[in-house]
Amino acid sequence: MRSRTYVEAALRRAVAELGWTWPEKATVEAPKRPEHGDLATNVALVLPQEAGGNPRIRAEALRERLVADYAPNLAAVDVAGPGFLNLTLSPAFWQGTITRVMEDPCFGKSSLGQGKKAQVEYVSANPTGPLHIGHGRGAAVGDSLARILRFAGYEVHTEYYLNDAGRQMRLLGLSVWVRYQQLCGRQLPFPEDGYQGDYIAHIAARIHRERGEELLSWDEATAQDFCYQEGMNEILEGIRQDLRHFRAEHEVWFSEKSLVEAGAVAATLADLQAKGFAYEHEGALWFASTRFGDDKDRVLRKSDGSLTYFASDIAYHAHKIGRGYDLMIDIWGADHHGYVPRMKAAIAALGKDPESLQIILVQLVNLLREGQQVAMSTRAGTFETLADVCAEVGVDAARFLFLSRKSDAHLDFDLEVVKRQSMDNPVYYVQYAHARIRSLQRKAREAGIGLPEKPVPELLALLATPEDLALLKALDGFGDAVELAARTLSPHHVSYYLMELAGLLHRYYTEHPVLAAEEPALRDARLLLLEAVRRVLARGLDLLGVDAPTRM
RNA sequence: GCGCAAUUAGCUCAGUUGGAUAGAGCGUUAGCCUCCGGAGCUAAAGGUCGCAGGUUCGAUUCCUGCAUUGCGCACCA
Repeated sequence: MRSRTYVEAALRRAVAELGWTWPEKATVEAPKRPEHGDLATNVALVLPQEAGGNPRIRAEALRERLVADYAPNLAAVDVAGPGFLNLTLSPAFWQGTITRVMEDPCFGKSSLGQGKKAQVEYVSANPTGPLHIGHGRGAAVGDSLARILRFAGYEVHTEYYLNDAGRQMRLLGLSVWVRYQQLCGRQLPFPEDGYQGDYIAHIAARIHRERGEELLSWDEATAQDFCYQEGMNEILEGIRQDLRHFRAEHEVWFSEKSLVEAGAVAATLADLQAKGFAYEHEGALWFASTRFGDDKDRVLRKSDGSLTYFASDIAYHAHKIGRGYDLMIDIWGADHHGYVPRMKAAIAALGKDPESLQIILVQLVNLLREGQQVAMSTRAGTFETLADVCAEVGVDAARFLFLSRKSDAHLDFDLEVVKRQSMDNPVYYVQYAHARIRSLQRKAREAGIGLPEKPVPELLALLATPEDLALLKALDGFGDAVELAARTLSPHHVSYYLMELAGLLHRYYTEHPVLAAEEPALRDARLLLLEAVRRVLARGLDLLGVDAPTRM
């Protein structure tokens, strides 16, 4: 059991024994200052007045209980300030962390999401062109979040919502079709709002290569539809490849078109109308989102009879609800934040708690090179696509950078800095810690030194320097870090945790020789400690989708 | 004009949802290579947490107002 859980259980028991009830506002947390002990609680401060006495007197009563009941694991219990209780755990408790890491293959896993189903929908970019760097950030956040939630006990599914119906898609078909005709020698103006990218021309050229001028003899609609299909398939294949390479693979690719063709959109609109949440006005069908806190009502079906994207988005989310998710997470570009209230309104109108939909807004990525902004034109060839950026800086560095900031904060992505292998770029710092341990273990093996069979207490008791205890406490905190990341849907907490653990490891490494330790027993104890650190580093990096290298 | 977010060290950013004397990295300065990987380590300097009020035992954190910046405000996607 990790320290926080252990101490909270002890406190709860003491509170109950004194005839009080545990207040919701009570917290148990690691204080900032080490002289305030390993864990501190405000429970005596937040107990209701009826408990009697003042906070300091209540704290004193709790202290006596704790000292009586938990003597061997508690080294000290102090009442401080207005009534804080500061608890210090004994070295033996911390040393036990190694046993917990070594014997539990899922060390740090939490039961936060036990029995709950969650879905993470991310990227979901329209297949009208290759993924760019901003999509990469969404991909890193979505994929890592899925890993973290899974580790926090949720049953998680990942999904890509494919907008393969509607205007953008027709425009893609048209763009390819016009390029194709130009290749055939027809003088045609390029549509004003068409897609300009080189990849459109490539697709047209491939069709021209494979089919010659055959399409010219087809009727316009068939040819354009063919161009659309070919174009989308090729672009989609590229997107799939980019995501696979980026280690962000979706389990389900959900087609908007399939939703429309199955009549799900019409059914959802009818449902909303039946509930009185949708109404006709000036020839259009409106959703009464103002009834759920939105600024204004929103159009579902335009007066020309066509559906808005919002209509199919609602139907899509109705479909998600139907699949029984307790938690639905959508990852959107921050420029869509104005869309959040209406989507939440839709969830409420569908009869589901709007809190079950969590929308993570991922801010824009500012791509730089040596501090200079890289032009984000739609032209290929500049370093703007996700694939190009990964080719230049590597997947690990890109992912770690994306995951070391809050999602909802602008991010400067300086290609030169991300390539630099220094503390500017902490991915190497963390990976180096892992590689260092591996290297040490290789050396040990070469010298015929193996890891001890079992982490027995007599061995672990040798780990008693401040550096030992700092590492042990950090290992103990892994579960808290993961739980925090899961609860706040913020993978960056895992990154920060790993940087801290790596820092402690590097310090330990320079401070305490392992293979050259004074005694074999001490050497063995340190080997155990480092292996425990290595496992946690590897697990943490895995939650970010970053490699834990054996050598660098 | 309305809405959403951001504002913390010279720079880039954390800050566990209200806790005690504010945290990292970079940069700067001063140190550490007979030693398991120096892609590393130690130490110092650096702060009115944008400003002003409020809520309470206690505020960087919550509320209100203001300022600056970014982004949204379609029968577009």
